[in-house]
Amino acid sequence: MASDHTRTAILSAAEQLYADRGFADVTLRDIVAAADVNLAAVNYHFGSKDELIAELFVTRSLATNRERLNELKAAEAAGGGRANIDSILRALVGPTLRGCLGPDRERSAAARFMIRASIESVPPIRRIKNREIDHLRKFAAAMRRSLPDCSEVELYWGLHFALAMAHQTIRDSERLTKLSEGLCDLNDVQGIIDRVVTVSVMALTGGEAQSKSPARPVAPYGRLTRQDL
Amino acid sequence: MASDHTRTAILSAAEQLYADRGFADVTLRDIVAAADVNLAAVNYHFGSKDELIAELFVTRSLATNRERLNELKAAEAAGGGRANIDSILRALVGPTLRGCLGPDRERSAAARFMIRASIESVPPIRRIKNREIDHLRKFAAAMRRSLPDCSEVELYWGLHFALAMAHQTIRDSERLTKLSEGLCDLNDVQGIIDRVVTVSVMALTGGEAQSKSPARPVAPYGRLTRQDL
DNA sequence: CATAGTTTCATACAACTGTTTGAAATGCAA
DNA sequence: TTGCATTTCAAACAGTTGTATGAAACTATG
Repeated sequence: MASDHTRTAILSAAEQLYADRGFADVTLRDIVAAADVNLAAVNYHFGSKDELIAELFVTRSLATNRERLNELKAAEAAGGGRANIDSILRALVGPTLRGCLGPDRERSAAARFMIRASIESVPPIRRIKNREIDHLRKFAAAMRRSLPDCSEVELYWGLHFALAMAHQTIRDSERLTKLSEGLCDLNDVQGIIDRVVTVSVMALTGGEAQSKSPARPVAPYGRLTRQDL
Repeated sequence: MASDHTRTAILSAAEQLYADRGFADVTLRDIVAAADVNLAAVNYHFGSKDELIAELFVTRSLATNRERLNELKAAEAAGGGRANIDSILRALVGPTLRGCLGPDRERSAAARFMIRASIESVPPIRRIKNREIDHLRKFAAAMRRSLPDCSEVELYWGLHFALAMAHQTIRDSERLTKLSEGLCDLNDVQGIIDRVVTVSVMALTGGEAQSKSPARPVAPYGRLTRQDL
């Protein structure tokens, strides 16, 4: 095996290109040109283009999920087994947002690739993606423990909206910048995370609990959310 | 010109296919097969594949914007020139949500096509899409009139989050259904609109004003939103 | 009917796609 | 060094893509 220089060069070139231009208009020839390797190397090392994409996705997917779960566990440990809803949501959206936005965008290809993958539904990824449901279920369970009086339906909608705001902010950051003429600062990642989490918490608790700062947890339970809607 | 049966057959077949399968893996041959016309008809009637896509997008874009603006104007007229924030947001997200979700999903290809177009950034569409900014600015202006004490930044973030929740709900309705095991009812379009609007209003007003029903407007102004975040 | 203009059609084209091939180069153990 | 396995390479492959062509079919006007 020697050094898998070629392998890793292909992987990182592919990730970069897919992240920047999407799956549709990136060819194997683009990838090998960027990686400065021979065209046949892709099939030699990965078997096929689809397997290359799958490997890329699986690797990053596991890493993101691990990062999220680490934050979740840390939060639950700090809360004596029951994390507050604020920190749960922060663990959910933080890793991806930090990876994609902010001034240190150079190493963000990984996160941007994952966003692409979550949008453009290319066959090799579609087959793998069902596992994400199980991953999200862990967060749903943590949220349930954190907000025992919150109805199941509200819980899932809150989770859904949190991800929606986080992902769309990454995906369409350009539009928001243009629309607000630069007013909305997309380099302030922490501010964005705070914003997404705050709104999500309001969605979950019906606006009664407001978490203004990450340091100030909302009351972990007792918030009735049967707000009729 | 006779009857542009062929033209319209191509347009609607293309829209349907693009909406269902995305731009990446739909070929002209797929389209003409679905439309039951000759392959050369596309280039004869539209000039090129890109021009076909562009025409599709422009047509639908204008229609959606018109629908939104009609609702907005109706709301402003009803409010004596200043609509409440609730109905503004409803005009913004309602048309697309109603078009994409719900039980009458058969004629939803138009709206689903627009969602695709807003995600998969294919060249002919990218060139046109800048106009949408101007369209959204009208909603930003209406929101500003409705919430004069709301800071500009909060306003844009609120607008952004509203669109984020609406679009992601359409885009990833399948995941939400699976995750919630059917608990979240995606056929209840009105309920979804209420939900998105309510959360957006909370995001804009800091959770003080809660709009539970479309009939009950929130106070049009006087809500300070400098909530530090 | 005849004719001019429009529209359809089968077919071909050139460009590009992912993949394969077999030989050349390389690395490493004996 | 020799010998063997791994890795790289240029070239070619078969399939698909969007587009172009020129003849045929159609439509409507005179």
